[in-house]
This record gives sequence, structure tokens and C-alpha cells, in this order.
Amino acid sequence: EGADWTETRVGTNAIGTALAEAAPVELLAGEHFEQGQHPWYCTASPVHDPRTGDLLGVIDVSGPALTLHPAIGALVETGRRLAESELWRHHQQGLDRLRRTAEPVVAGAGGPALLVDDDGWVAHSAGIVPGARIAAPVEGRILAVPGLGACLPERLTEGWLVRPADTARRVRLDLELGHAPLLRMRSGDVGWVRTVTPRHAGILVQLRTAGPAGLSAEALSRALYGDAEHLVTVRAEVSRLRRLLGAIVDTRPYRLAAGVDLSVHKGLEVGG
DNA sequence: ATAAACTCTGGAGTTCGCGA
DNA sequence: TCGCGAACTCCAGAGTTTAT
Repeated sequence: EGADWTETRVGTNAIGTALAEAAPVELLAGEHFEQGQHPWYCTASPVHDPRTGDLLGVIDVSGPALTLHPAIGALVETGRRLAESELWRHHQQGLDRLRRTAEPVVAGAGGPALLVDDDGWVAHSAGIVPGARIAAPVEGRILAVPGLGACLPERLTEGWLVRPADTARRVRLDLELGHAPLLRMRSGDVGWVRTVTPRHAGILVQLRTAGPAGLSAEALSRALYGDAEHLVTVRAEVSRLRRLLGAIVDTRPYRLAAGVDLSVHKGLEVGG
């Protein structure tokens, strides 16, 4: 850890040159820039992220030049392929998990839609035959998707629902306050129910009261606790709430997302 | 003079662990 | 299980420095 084998630091060497060229490199003895490495052979192959193509690192085998075996190159290349195939397998498992958890949302979207991960890899589709990948979704930014046209990505608990912007629906929330507050959500034809903690219910009530202007962490702390001494707690609670509800709650400042209509029932006092 | 690069800072998000 | 907060990371914007 801390060693620097970049070309700019030590000149031509298998690790640094493989990083610079993003290609396999084999150097023997005097092919190294540094004289101190002349007794060495070095064989390196760069590892790329199979999802993004990003250069992740290098697998390198180095040793005394006289011990160079003809199979070293194949060994390094095999290691590189194993690493990348393992990364790809992990990626596929992530898409499978996403498909299992969010498929009902796509199925009930009532029109063409895609379920994609944070990098735009398609886990599931309805009403369209997509490629393997679309542009990475960004909150609130229109995406051009072949076959779907302009789409507005919608954050789910995991992944994104992508469908034509003009069909993005309003989200209706019915919050039933009580011992175990219940949140009923409905977006278009899709509905689901979640229990939320009293504190989270309190946050939702305060955000609804604040309206589109929203609340800073300090203001939300004052609203919930009566003082501004609970900023860290407020951030943590909103973070958990957003993990539970996704893009229902926006930040900077904290507020209900555009298109979210929250109604509160039973009228019990909760969370300040 | 201007743009680019760098540094600093504060707000926000996340994770983890503790106590009730 | 819930509420809380410490400790960390991340990010964006402002300010400063450097290169052209």
C-alpha cells in the first residue's frame, strides 16, 4: 500500500505502462526504464469493469528475469479474465435481485417501461425490447431512451423506473396516524402499503405543512424537537426515510417531491 | 486578464452502535 | 423495534492560487 508504479514516477514498467496503455504489457530486463528493475521480468494485464469499461487496476506477475516461464503471460491473462467474469457475475446477480424486488412495479406501470440499475443496465422491461443498457438515470433529468423517447426516471427503493415523461404519474400518499402509522402509496395503477415509524410519520407531516419551500435540517429539527440541537438526528432520520420511500422525499431543502400529494388521516399528534 | 486547477468549508447522507 | 447521535464520507459552492 502506498507504492507508486505509475509511468510518471518510475518510467516504463509493466504495471504503470499497462495502466497507461490500458492493454497487456510484458517487459523483460533492460526494457524497464529504471536500471534497478533490469534483473526483472514483469507481465501485467489491466482489469476493466465489464459494466462500465472503467479501468479498475492491473494484475501483474514480476520476478527475476531468469525465472520467466512461457506460461506467465497466459496465467496473468487468465487471472484478468477470471476477475472480470466474477465482476460480471456479481453484476448479473444485482440485476436479478432488482428484478425480483421491483418487477411488480414495472408490470403494473400500465405502459412501456424499463427497470434499470444506477448505471442504466436493464433488469426488466415491459412493452419495449430494449438494449442491455441505457444512459445512467439522474434524478429529475429527462432521458432519451431508444423506443421510448423522452423519459423521466423515477427512483425506486432499489433501481429506477423509466417510462415516457408524459406518462409519469402523480404519487398519492395516505398517511394514517396511529400507534403504528401506515402509509398507503399509489402511483398510477401501482399501489403499495408500508408501516412507518411515528418519527417518520412526524417528518412527513412537517414536510407537508412546509409545502414546496421545504425545510432546512435546522428548521425540521425545530419543528420536531423544539430546538436546533438535533441536526444530525434529523439528517439520519431523513436518510432512512428516503431509503424506505425513495424519491418521495427531496432534499436541499427537505420537502415532498413534486407530484406527491400527501393526505393525513385520524389527526393524532405525532412527532412534534 | 482570464481560465483552470486547487483548497477549504459547510451542509447533507450513510453507517454503525447504544440504550430504552 | 425504535430513537438517537457519533463518526465518517460525499458533494457543491466559494475563495484562492497558478498557468497561459
